[in-house]
Amino acid sequence: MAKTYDPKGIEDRLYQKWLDKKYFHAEVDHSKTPFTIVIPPPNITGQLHMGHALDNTMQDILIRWKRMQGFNALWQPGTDHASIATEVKIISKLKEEGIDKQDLGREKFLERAWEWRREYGGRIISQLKKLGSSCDWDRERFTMDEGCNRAVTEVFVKMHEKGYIYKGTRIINWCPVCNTSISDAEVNYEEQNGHFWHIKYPLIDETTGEPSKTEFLTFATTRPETMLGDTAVAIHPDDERYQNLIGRKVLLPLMNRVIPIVTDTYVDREFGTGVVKITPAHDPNDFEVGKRHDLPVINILNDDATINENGGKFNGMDRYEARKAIVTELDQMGLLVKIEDHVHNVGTHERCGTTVEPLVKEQWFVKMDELIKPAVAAVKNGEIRLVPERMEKIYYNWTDNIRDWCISRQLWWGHRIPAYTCQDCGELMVARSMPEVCPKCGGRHFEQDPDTLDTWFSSALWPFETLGWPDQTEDLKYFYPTDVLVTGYDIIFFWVIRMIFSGYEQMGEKPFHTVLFHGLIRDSQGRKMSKSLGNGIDPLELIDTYGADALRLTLITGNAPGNDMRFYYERMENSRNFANKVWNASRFILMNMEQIRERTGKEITEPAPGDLQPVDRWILSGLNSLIKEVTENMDRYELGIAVQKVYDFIWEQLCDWYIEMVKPRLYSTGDADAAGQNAALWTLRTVLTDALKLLHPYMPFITEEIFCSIQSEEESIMISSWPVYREDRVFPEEEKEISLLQEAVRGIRGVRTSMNVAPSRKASLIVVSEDQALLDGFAAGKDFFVSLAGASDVICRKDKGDLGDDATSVVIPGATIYIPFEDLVDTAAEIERLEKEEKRLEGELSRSKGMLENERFLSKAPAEKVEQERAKLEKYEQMMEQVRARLAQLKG
RNA sequence: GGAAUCUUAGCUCAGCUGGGAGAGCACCUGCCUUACAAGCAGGGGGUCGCUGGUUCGAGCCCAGCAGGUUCCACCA
Repeated sequence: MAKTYDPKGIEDRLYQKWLDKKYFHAEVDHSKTPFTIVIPPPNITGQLHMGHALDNTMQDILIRWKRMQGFNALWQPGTDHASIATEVKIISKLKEEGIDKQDLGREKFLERAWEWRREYGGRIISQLKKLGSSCDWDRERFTMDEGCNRAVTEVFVKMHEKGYIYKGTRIINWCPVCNTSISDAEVNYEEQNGHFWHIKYPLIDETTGEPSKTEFLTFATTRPETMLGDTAVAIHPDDERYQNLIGRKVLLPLMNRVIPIVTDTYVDREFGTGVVKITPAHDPNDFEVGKRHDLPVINILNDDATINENGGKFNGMDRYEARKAIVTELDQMGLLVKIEDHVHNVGTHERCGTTVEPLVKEQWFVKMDELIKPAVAAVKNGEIRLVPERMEKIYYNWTDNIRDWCISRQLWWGHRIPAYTCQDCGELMVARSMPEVCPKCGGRHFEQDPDTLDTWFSSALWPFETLGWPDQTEDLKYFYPTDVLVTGYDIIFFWVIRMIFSGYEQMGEKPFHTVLFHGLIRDSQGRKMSKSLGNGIDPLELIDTYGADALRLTLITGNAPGNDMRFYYERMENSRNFANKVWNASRFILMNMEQIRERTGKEITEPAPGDLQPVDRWILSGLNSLIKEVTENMDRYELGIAVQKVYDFIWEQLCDWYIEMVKPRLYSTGDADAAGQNAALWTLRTVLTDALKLLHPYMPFITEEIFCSIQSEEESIMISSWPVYREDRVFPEEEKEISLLQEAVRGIRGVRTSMNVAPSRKASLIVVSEDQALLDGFAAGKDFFVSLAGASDVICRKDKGDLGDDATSVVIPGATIYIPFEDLVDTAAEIERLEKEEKRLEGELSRSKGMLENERFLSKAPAEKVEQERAKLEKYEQMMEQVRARLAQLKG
């Protein structure tokens, strides 16, 4: 075994072994309980980033853990066609070749897209494998494979039949660069510095019908170009300032259109001048006002956000050019009152950052009000649990304000909408396939709707479409509903909610019982990792340098569910160091097993209970508690806490204490020690094996590698069983005894350091106590003091005898340990040190006494706590007595 | 405008149902002790943002305040 752990080579070899052995594969098995996770399907355009690494590490931890617990664990993998993301990439690739999307045509474009998918779609999958993900790759799916296509069509048709899907002309968000409508969830609001243009429209003189030269109505706008589409001006019905204007009209300058003044309570009297221009075609609120007042809707924009023929002479201008030109003209006409600086939120497309334009178009929508009800109820009644709980607020915030979901996209890469128009009579039909005959006119020519569906429409079906739906497969019956969904809180609206209502609507049942959220990985300065900042860290590079196990450990430790975390290379180093620590502890055990085997010619066997020494029982007891705690933490999805406990146990209890304490036993060569050595090695192997099992979900590779060397008869840690808590491994006496020895060792080491005793200088220890059992324990633990505390000898006795000023001393509960350092002892320093200890104990005593003398504490605190406190008090009193006795001796 | 969340050691963060403040890194001292210098031993360092309240007892619960982050809505 190498002195330093090197993950290179090992990881790929073991992953291949797992694949070969089909450990990741799950089949329906009614003798076992299923545990299922569906992967959030990564985009085929994607490269593994830190978010994926975290997300998939968490899923792998849960899956490996449940698999070890005996569940039939299925981690269902797959990828997402990522409609718009992929289309954008392909367009830009075509551009490099000098090809325009429209010129290429739909069919050829789709060929290119599938080509892209073949070429790059598998990339992220191979990257997930590098991470150690134990997905059932035999079941890999794609949101645009045959089955998913059928599922999408089926859902569309069924929901259309039920009236949940409808086609309507409504105001939607339009991205002029991607040339498609987008849903509300795809719009990000960015604060931008803009202007507030105060403009006035002339009132129409009631008598002459001509625009007044003296009466104007002033308002402010942030988007002056939209005035081209104004069809009214609105005031609040109760606004006293404008009562005289009710029923009058104004002239829309530049367009020379006479438009009415309407009254609507939507207008905020306090804001601006209390007057709002109404552009129903380009503002969601105005659209509503327009509907209430039956105003015309004038669309002034082309799809590329240039002004269209409804914009008069501004026809053809870009929206921002037009804005400039319009302001200039208004100014020349004397209608521009003033320009103010104004900070406002501008809607941008989350994919490309372009400012979106709200505009009126005919699109397909999903009616949400009914569908959302079971999804809300499920979280309310606990059928679906969100971890951490606070995510529920974010969830309800969305569900309470739900709006219909615009699902049609003017894109080519995606599921084409199964709607067909009869070319003869214009009848629109939604069907599972292209109709043969028009039921209305008998026509035989149809055209399919050119639009595709929002990419999230298919992802919403992911938990059941991947298991075979719409067919009632055995897989579906057995594995659905799935168990836990692991994802980032940033896609609650896009994905989580939509899967939940889709599950209830299509399956009549929840898609999963728990959603485990994680946060974002940020850079060391707390910024989001992004391409534009160039601060992204490539997980593959980290795997290459530090190993997948180290990356996984780093991502999980010290992180609570749903919290963002910062990434530091130092933490990677620490994780790698831990891997190395585990490696070396194992190396130690293996080497010693080998040596003993060579010397005795015997294998390690389970020792008779009497052969186990106190320290063996101590570590077994510690391991036992660890098993219990770690399992409980994992049951609560506290993965960071769980792995931290394993880490501490291995490093501190196992390595720093147990291995060190057991060395003298292993190194002694007398024949009489054989049973003890067997006990030590058996204990080491048992403890290490179980600790490795607890660690395996977090660090699968190194644990497998060591497990197979240490448990040569077993095939893989992956399919070994998760350790369980055992009543017969609880040893409170030994825990107490060993912790007292540890306290003594720590005390002696501390004294030696403060006195600058060279490590090479050994000294005998005289342990003085009236407690015979304690003395026996120390006598038995003599070797520990020899190897751990620089002792040359340990003398245990009840009487202090003539130990004088030429010794230093350490006080532990129940005993005083004298160390004769003759020449080194500085009585004054010794007194000072003891007085410090006295002071510390005084503090403890007063705190403890204060509590125990408080009658309300005694009557109200749980009996257990009172008892604990009494024990502490007793201990401190005992120590105080010893310290004072020693002080008196030194001073007197 | 509404909401969530955070404020704990120099830095980054844990701290589970309230019961003697923790980790990693950094820093100081001493050690190549035959598993590991990616290590071992010892050490310094915190009024747990501020102010009140509840409680026998508050880092933890409640209220208010200050500062940071995020989400949602959006006022034209």
